[in-house]
Amino acid sequence: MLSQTEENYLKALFHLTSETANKSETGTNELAAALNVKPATANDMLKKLKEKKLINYEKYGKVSLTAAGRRQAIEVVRKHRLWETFLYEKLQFSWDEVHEVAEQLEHIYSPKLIEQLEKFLGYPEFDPHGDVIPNAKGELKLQARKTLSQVMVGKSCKLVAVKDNSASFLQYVVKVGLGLSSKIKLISRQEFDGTTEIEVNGKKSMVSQKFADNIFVV
Amino acid sequence: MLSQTEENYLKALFHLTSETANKSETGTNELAAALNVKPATANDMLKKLKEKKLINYEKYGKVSLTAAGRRQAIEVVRKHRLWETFLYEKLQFSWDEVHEVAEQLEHIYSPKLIEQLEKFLGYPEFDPHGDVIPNAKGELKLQARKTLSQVMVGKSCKLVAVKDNSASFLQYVVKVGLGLSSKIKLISRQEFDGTTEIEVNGKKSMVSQKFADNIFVV
DNA sequence: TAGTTTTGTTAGACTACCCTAACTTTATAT
DNA sequence: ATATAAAGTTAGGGTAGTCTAACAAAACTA
Ligand SMILES: [Mn+2]
Ligand SMILES: [Mn+2]
Ligand SMILES: [Mn+2]
Ligand SMILES: [Mn+2]
Repeated sequence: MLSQTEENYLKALFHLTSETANKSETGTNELAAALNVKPATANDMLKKLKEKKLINYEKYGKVSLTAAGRRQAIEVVRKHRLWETFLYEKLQFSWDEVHEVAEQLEHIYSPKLIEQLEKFLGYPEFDPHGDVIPNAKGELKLQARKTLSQVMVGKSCKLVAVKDNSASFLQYVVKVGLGLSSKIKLISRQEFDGTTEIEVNGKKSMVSQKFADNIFVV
Repeated sequence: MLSQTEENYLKALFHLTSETANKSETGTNELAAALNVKPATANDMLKKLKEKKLINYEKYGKVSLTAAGRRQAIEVVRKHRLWETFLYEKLQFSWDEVHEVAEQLEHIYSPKLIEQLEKFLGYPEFDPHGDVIPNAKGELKLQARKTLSQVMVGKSCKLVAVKDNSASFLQYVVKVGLGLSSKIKLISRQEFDGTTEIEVNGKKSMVSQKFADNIFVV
């Protein structure tokens, strides 16, 4: 069985090399940054994960998950998202509170627990942030979606998910009047820095490029 | 914040020095045995816990929890029993399956989670094994109860809790036809080894002294 | 193409938790 | 009261995961 730490590294690799990130491999420094450790530390773990055949990696080369590594990573993501859904749906947590606790709960080992939890929640498809919950087989349908920053001025779209899961970002999203399924109209965008004016429920707001990069819409 | 390991040591100390155990202090070897580690390992931790003022301990002396240590231990017990109740009541776990998973869940840190979980469960008083769930203040009402081995021949009693929480014991209990609230009649007891004949729902069974020591009744 | 910057690796050290083997202290039993 | 047994401690060592500092390779840039 994998340690919590190993699971966290695999999950980080999954997020850094997924469709969402638009690339299929990453590097030591990026991985280290994602996990808030130093590159030397990440390097040690890369050797270990390679030894366990969970990643593809050669000294000074790029890093990617093997099929086995991806399978393990997806299991962690599945547990994370099911727990977030539980906290949100059953325990009245707000969507900016669920992530932190799910970071702990995702490491609980018990196949029966996850199976029963999923059943208890009614086999949910999405977590509170709009992300797809992988099924028990590790299958994960990818969503056709783009970021708010990719939407053209004048067009309208619907918020389907958020990229960043931090409480500070999510609270900001709420403050702007947004939530899952919000309808957003693009009023204007500055060429210079990508600052965008949007309209939500008749209310206009200015949001940064960075903000728009973290909002997924269809 | 305490590590999982420290929490496990405090919880073990709590169980070894509680009313149920009929003593208020314990020793290095007993503690080590309870945690499946060697005495040398337990000794290291005793020094550490003393340093943190969570236990009363002097070299070669007996060990007991300080008020602060007891408070922490009870919090772990509270979480353990609430999670067991959740698994049993909401996720269709059987009473012999809950303990193992609760051993992991009891270490999740989130005051809001426990508060909401308790509310979600309807502020339960007892866990699936009949043990009292401490309240949020760390208060824990002690139960007037004795073991089946203390009941006199000819008397009847009601099963209110089990001492051992292992799957093997609990499955055995079920096999004998027992569960929480079962009415038990004491038919006979051998002087020699304490083997006892009991009657449950008209069905007679022979149980060992050890078995009877692990059944709490009123 | 030759710096220079970025990225990645290695060596050595630290903490937490665990072990074995040897030792010391305390308790028990003649 | 002494010998033996039981309980407890210490010394030294291992692994996992982290760090800093020094170094090596690759990528970029002028
Ligand atoms: Mn999350
Ligand atoms: Mn999420
Ligand atoms: Mn239990
Ligand atoms: Mn219990």
